[in-house]
Amino acid sequence: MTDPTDPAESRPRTEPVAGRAPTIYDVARAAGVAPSTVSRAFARPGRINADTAERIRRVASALGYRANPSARALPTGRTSMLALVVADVANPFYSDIIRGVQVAATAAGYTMLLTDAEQSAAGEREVLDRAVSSADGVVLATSGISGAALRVIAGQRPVVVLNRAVPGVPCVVSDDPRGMRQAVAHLAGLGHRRITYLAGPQASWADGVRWDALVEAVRERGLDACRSGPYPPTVDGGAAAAPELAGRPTTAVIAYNDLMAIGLIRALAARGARLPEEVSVVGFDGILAAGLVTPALTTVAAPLRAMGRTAVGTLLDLVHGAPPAAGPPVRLPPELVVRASTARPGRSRPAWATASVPTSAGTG
Amino acid sequence: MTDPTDPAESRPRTEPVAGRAPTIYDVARAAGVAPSTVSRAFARPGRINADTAERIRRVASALGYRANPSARALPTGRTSMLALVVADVANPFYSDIIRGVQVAATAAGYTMLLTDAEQSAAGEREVLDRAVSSADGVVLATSGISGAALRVIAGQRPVVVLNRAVPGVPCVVSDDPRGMRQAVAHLAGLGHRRITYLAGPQASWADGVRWDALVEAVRERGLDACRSGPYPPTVDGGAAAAPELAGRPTTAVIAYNDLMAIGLIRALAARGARLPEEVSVVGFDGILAAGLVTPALTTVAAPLRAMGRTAVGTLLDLVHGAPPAAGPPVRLPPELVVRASTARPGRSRPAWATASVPTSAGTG
DNA sequence: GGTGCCCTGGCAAGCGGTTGCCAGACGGTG
DNA sequence: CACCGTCTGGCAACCGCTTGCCAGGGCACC
Repeated sequence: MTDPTDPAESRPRTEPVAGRAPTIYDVARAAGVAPSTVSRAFARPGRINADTAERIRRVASALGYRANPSARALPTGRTSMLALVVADVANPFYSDIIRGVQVAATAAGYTMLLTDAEQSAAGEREVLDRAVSSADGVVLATSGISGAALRVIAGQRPVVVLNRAVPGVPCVVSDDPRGMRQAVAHLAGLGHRRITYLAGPQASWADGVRWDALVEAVRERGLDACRSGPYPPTVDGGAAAAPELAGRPTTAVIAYNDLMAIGLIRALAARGARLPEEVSVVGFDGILAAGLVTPALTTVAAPLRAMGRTAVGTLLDLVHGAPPAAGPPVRLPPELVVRASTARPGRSRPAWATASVPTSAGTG
Repeated sequence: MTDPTDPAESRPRTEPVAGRAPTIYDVARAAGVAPSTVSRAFARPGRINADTAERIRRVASALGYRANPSARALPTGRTSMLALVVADVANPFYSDIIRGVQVAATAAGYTMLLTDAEQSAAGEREVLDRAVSSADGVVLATSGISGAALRVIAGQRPVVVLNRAVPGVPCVVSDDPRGMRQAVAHLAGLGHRRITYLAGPQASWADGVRWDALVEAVRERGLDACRSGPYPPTVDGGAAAAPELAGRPTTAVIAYNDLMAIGLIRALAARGARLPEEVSVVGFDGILAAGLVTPALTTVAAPLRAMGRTAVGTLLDLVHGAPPAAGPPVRLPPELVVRASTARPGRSRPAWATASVPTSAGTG
């Protein structure tokens, strides 16, 4: 095939694998010990004489031996795999969570299994089950999953829920009330008196938390809050809110998430609004794109990687037999990232609010 | 705990699991058949009498039986898992690839294992090995992986390489030359005569392909091409190119990827350039953020999901014993998405090119 | 010198499925 | 009625690794 003298092609294995992958039996035979000794040489460091272990290890690597994960999982019941279930793999919100989970899992010697929960309505249950049943534990980062499905999963494996508080299940969430207070403080400091919340899906746990937190934060400072929506938690959803917002006496909008905030910004700009002079917009989550749009979005950045990391840590404690510890959710502090989408409010009723777009009388 | 009369809480299982998860032995006993019959009832549809199979299935579901994946994998050697190895999970470029692979894998009854290849320089080999050895096949979507590592992996599992052409290994790539021709045609149509390529990492296979394709496409039309870089394939990398580009007589830039294009756009705008009147910018890849920046980025969108899907299809053929078919890579057509970042070139030397920024005489 | 403990390594019984082979039942043929 | 093929279901031998238990050797201590 290739030039046999090519140094890059020289076999790294002294003993070419004959047929199938070598097993502990092959190693045992080659090293002149029993298979159980080989097994222990890898699994129980101190259990075997150091010299013997070293010899075995050498022989094993010469043979190119790799433990068969399935065979190891069978007697022990541990697969060294963690399942991460997200609502939508392609949603940028999950990118950093995936990253955090991945890094933490790897560091702990686990492999990550990734599953989309809502991609296929039909086989979802089935898919989930398969992923879950081959993992030692599950990190659930999906708002849409039903309580029933969650209970089923929690019944078979250690589970940590990310980004939602579920009673009786360990949870890791961003401290949204805190983030909201920061956002409101920021807007108040700029001089805004009335803040509109651009609501996401009502089914979302975080949506309720954020709205409540806004109401509370606004009350503390004697400001006003009002709510618009719900809209889909997407760019288009945010854009769809522009006409309705135009009819409202508000100078500042806090959106359910960055995607909506971005959609809103773009739609307002398209209507001729000057941003951020006429409207300040704040997002939630801190996705990559938030820093790239114009004006760059001020956002309450959730500590996504830390959340992933923490979730894995908690999960591994559970896997290793820690008590379920059904306390309150672990709250990680978000960080308000101030960018260009927020500024002092303009004096007068902005032009865009009454622009030529034929807006129907605001619904909702 | 909860109200026992709550219908949602009624036990779905007639036989509560006693201790551990039920096995085929439990099902066999309950159904009055042999374990092998239970196994066949699930694995060999026609092999068992239809009535018997139905009864077994009923009993199994009543018991809440789920096959143990490890136990199944041990004798068959098939884990029903596919590994996807990417360079950086959080890079938006991979989002849609992950999505495509995930969907295709799920549809085929496989579970997806996700691994970051370059996150940890140290244990990388180890991590990779573990992921790979518990999957039936591997989709490699990482430009940085060494040829040696690739060969090692290819030696143990069916492998499909995504987004790079490697001789002797089945590959799925975007048809960059075609995309480049479209981009050049678009720019030429707008009246641009000289196109600058903003180069990404030299180690990247795609970078070479894109540059060569640009040279070729430009030659066909009698235009000029020049090259700037290399720069890191990131937003900052693209931004870093702005000063150098300012010194060049070019009205159009095609960047190695969208992130760089976005960085460039932002940096140029920050220097006071009016876009797209003064410079047209085209990206590659078609990531989400490309459509969100201002001006929205014209880009050669790779068919990322289709690539993921195709890679999985090819891989599964291999897994199911198809011949390696070491032909040329499968090329999937990208699509030029025309947005606002490209326009007719301005008449005169743009102001920003000689702006107040103290540019050193262009290097490279 | 005897006793008991520790260290080391081997034996063998699983873990939960899969599957080749066999045997009994049954029905159709000659 | 004997014979044979097909259909069903059971038996048992794996797949590769883990681990409880045991045994022999070496050593220390009494």
